[in-house]
Amino acid sequence: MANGTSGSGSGHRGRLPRLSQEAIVDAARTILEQEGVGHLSMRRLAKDLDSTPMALYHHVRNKDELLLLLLDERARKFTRLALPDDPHDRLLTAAQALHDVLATCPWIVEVLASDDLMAVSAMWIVEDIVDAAINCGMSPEDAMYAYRVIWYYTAGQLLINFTRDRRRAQAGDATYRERTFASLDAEEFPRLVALAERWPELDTRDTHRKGLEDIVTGLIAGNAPAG
Amino acid sequence: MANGTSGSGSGHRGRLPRLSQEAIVDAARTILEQEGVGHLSMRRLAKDLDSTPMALYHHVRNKDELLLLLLDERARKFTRLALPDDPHDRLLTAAQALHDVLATCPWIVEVLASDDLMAVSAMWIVEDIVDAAINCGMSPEDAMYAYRVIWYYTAGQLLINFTRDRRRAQAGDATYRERTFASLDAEEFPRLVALAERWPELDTRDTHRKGLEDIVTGLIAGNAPAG
DNA sequence: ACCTGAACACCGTTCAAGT
DNA sequence: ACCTGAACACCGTTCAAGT
Repeated sequence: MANGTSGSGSGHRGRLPRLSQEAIVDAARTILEQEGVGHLSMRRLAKDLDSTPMALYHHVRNKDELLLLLLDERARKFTRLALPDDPHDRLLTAAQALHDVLATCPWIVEVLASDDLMAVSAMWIVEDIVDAAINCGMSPEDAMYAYRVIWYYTAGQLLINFTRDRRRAQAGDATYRERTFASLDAEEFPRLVALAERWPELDTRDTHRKGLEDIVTGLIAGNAPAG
Repeated sequence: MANGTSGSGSGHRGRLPRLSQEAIVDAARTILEQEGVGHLSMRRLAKDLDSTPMALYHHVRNKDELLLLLLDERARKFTRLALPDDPHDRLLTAAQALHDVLATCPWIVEVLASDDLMAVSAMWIVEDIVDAAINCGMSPEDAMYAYRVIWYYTAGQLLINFTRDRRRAQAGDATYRERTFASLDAEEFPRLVALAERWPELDTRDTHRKGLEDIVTGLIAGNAPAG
């Protein structure tokens, strides 16, 4: 009764809301999955929803908030796993989860670039990593620092590999990297020229875990007193 | 005489070239240094040069090539340093050089995202890192992998810190990270809540070298047989 | 409250001309 | 060869109205 309806019986003053935050996020996810982040724009989204660009701004603050909502939705789908007891393995497994959640969304690069932490629903990953680091014998400050090292490595790996994939998908010609390698002088760059053919075949996604393993080993060696 | 001048004595057929690749790169660098990469556009560049957007395309292939030219110019200014003899220190110093060259240009983020290697004039950095890793006892393949781990860490650190700085410069209000931290539940996230105040004061730029040290230690432990 | 149309202030790039 | 003007196909966001 406090909400003063106007006698029409519909229960609200204005017109029936056609749009909702949920509908906008759904439409955005569809574009992301089918066409990539390059095709996601407020105007395109409005078109898909048979609406106007401005109508969207009644439901999301701006485009950044929309991307954050999408990341949040994704992170909510990952359930928090039980971590192993061994300190080293525990930190490694927690760090791997960070990568695994983000690796499912190539559009993450744009969000990575927009803030240095994650959506609220992914915060358990950060908590797990910091906790696992403390469990290794690190001080809280060193654990925070260990998280940052892991985060930078993961963000860099995602940035570079997703961007490469995107480039490859749209440009058929040789990448700049390939052109660069072809022009190298064997006298000046003996190591790189010797590795030139093998360079591309090393798939970085397979080696991500090995990198994490070595980083975790180094972090524990450098920051946890005993073992 | 082969160049068939047309009697006017000026030595070329068309009008005097007003623009040059060098002049374009110079103007771009000025915008980059004084206003940031967000203000660099082909149209803005044309305006600064009292020209038209299209005139630029006679001197650079596109905007990506322009950014690459800028990175190349920057890398050329760094002279290749003598590296220490100790294998661990050698790899660390070579890896530090990668960071130091890139850290001088905040606009690098856009270039990072556009390819997974560097401008030709920065290739000595990659050569040095791979060579230092082999010098630690790694196989060429493992050295290539070690370079990648170092590169991902460095790229991620630059991406996240430069982006944060940019955000802070333009938006006076609390960042998303600060808002996220403020909303955390102490029961669910004990580690993060305990670290909440100390989180921002840890300057990541100071800790980059320590991170490299630990990563190098881990890489050597995991990939070089003896010591 | 929710939505629209028009506008502001931009982008990178291409095409067809001009000298 | 070098440059221009106009156009194509877009952006995110704001303002002032409409129902």
